[in-house]
Amino acid sequence: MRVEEKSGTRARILEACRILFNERGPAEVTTAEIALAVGISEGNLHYHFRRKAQIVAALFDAFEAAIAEVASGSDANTPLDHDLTAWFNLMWEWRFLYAASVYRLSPGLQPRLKTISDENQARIRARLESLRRQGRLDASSADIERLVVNAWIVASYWIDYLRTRQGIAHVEREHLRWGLAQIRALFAPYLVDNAPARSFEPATFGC
Amino acid sequence: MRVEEKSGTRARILEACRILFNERGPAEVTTAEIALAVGISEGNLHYHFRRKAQIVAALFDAFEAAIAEVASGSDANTPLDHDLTAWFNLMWEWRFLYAASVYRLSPGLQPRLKTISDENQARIRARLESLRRQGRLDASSADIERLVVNAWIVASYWIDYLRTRQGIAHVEREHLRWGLAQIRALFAPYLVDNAPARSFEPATFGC
DNA sequence: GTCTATAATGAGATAGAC
DNA sequence: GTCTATCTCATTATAGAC
Repeated sequence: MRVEEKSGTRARILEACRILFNERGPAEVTTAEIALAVGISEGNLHYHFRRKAQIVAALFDAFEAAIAEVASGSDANTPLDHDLTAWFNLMWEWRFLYAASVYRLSPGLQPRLKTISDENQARIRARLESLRRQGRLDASSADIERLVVNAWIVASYWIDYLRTRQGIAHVEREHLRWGLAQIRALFAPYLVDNAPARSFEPATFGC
Repeated sequence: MRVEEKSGTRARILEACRILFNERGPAEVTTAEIALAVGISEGNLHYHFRRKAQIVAALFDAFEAAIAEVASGSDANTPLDHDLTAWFNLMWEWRFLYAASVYRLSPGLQPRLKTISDENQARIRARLESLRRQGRLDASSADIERLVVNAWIVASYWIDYLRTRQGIAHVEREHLRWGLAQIRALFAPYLVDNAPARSFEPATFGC
């Protein structure tokens, strides 16, 4: 196992970018700013990543890996809310990847985002169909289809909504609670459980 | 009544920009491109609008005026679906104003967008509360609150969703039908009516 | 691997002639 | 009002020394 980089500069660049991009989006962050944040020169930055789009691509790789990990940690027995919380925490860390502007900068990533979206929607759909068969969800397949898509839309865009429509300049981690509540509200009317609070209870935000 | 401009160039610029911006967003459209589309020189474009942000601001004025017009054409007796359709048609014509990037270019417009959002959400909320009092809607005030926000989010972002998550490169006017159906699905479970199709029926998309 | 210095882009903005 | 030509500026990209 060879040590390929002594300094770990590459990793530091990526982590700095993840944070900066989450704050303002890749298009709004200049390479000069990135270099400054990492504490290296622009020339050195260019040595590690020839183009800004390459940084975004590398971050997207990490995003996909993180998704695979969360997905592997959940099955049909995992409580719905535990799942939801895990996904929301993940999304939070990579929220910059949910903005359309990213995919104008790096069009090649768009099919991969679509794949992620397709696979996870399928996962949720299967989960809901299963609940339906258990009699815990009162919804037709058509209802479920619309529901999954609406949940996906709200989950993808609630941060932008808070920023532009509620005037919250800096959406913070605490707002996750708000976002989760919006998602829960989508499912609530279909839940048969007379104790819906049961399936959707104590959300803890780790890390 | 003085004739202030013979040629109507200003109006042509605005209309060309509305269309171009709807396709790709103001940040992606260069001034050179605008001038070309209108069939004038960049210098002349600059004579009419010194900065691109001024074009966006002028378009926002027109947007506000259009909203006021639609709002004035609806009251508590207007069928819900007629209202929804009118709003969707309006949104479609000004859809570029629903992207966050616009408000990075022209931050001054953001409070005005918030006002629009606040006022119209209040309108919808009042409408739903009224339905509830009539016994036609089975939802608590808290439900209504969540519902209105979710509807607003879906209405604001469904186009971007279709583009980036469904891979539909060119979202067309026909997709309005799809968007409307998603919104209806949000309200459906709360409607008491045994004929919910009634309140939400024939949607015609006028030009 | 890292730096300094410089080139190459591309966009918006502007001056001045017609 | 409209054009052509030019300027400024921010940003990305690159070369070459250490």
